[in-house]
Amino acid sequence: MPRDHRPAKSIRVLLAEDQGMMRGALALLLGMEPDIEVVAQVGTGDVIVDAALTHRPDVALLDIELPGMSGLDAAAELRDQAPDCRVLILTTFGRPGYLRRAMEAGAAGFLVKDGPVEELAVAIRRVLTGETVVDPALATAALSAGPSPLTARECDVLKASADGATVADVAARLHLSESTVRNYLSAAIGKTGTRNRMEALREARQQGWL
Amino acid sequence: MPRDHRPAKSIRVLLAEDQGMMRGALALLLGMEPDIEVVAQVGTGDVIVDAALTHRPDVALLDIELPGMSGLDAAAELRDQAPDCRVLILTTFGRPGYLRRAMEAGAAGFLVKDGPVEELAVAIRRVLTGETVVDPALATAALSAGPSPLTARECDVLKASADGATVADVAARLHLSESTVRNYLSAAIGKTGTRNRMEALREARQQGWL
DNA sequence: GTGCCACCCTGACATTTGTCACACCGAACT
DNA sequence: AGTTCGGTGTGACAAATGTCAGGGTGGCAC
Repeated sequence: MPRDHRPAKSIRVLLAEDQGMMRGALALLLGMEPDIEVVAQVGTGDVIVDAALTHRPDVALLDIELPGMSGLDAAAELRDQAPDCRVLILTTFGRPGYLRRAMEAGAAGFLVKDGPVEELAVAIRRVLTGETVVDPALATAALSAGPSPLTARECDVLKASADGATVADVAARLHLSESTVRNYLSAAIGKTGTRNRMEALREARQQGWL
Repeated sequence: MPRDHRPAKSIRVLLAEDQGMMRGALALLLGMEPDIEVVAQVGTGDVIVDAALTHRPDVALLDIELPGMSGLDAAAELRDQAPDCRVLILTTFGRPGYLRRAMEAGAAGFLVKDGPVEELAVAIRRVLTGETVVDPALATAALSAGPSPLTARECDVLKASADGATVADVAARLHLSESTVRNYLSAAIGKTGTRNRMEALREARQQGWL
């Protein structure tokens, strides 16, 4: 283990990302910054809080789509259990609903993976000063899009209908009548302005409403 | 532009990857290897061949899911137009059908993004010696799975049905009768052992048959 | 040639899906 | 109290989806 000299005050970072190569690459790059130290790497969402409690990072860099637990849910838990740890969300797509939910979960920043890598270290330093770092264009998009029009039940039914589950399957899993399931799907289709459950599902995902 | 001394014979690499942060991180890491030089970076599939012809890389590192043109199709074109350039496929999921099609397209290697980053430089050096680098477990899976049972037309209809396109839409786009479209979908459903178009789509994608 | 087989294409029918009108319940306001 | 309103749940009907039986064509073995 290389123990070369490092600055007295280095920023402790927790990295949560499921794709191994991405995780490794980011850890290496961040580790090269003189003032940043990656103290923990995890590949699933359900160990984020544990890792944060044991390694006490200053910043948690969280992907959203993770096995086990969503990065957004993990952010909300971190706010309660490790309030000193600032959360920086790093996600593949800048869905308006994702940004909205990230802010509601107490995130200090929101980055998309499309941007240049240099943004990353800059953003980490800025959230530590108390700044909130968000792409301005994305912020306005999230505001103008408004909150999700879908009710909780409609979300449940949509999520359960993913991957081709039939109405009977969904009804059984959620303990509802088939008519009810069809009705919720119809409502979701109407609210998304689409023509069938598949389009509704795509649109809801696109907006980050699930 | 830093022009520090570099070894006389450095490996010239073309990097095709749509996610900006991943692309930048990989380029930086590869650039640190003493014998590797990233001579071109692209974010869409349709410029891969052009970039290869102008920059003459020794190895092309291609993602599969790319806007514009699939990395697999680009690999096939590279075999014709730049036969000296060895192709190394780098993809998110190790779908058996992807591996099969990569080999049929003349790829020299197949890596999944889950693995450690260190694999990458090693793989690049190995494909240059003429070796074919593939994860053995994945190779046996691809062999045991057999080739795709779907006919060309069935693939077309499945792909056109993605994202909730209705039968009428597909029929119009492919200049077919609605009955025909339904029949192809039914065949695909039967061959995939699923119950509706959505499950068939998911399964076919999972296997890399599209 | 003849048969065989795979693929492409189509129409008629049963099943599933989407729409609509309506009943129930709790919260908020008058 | 009554009233309104949004979310929830349900059954009857129309429209889309999935299944089946079958016709047409071209390649290939015999």
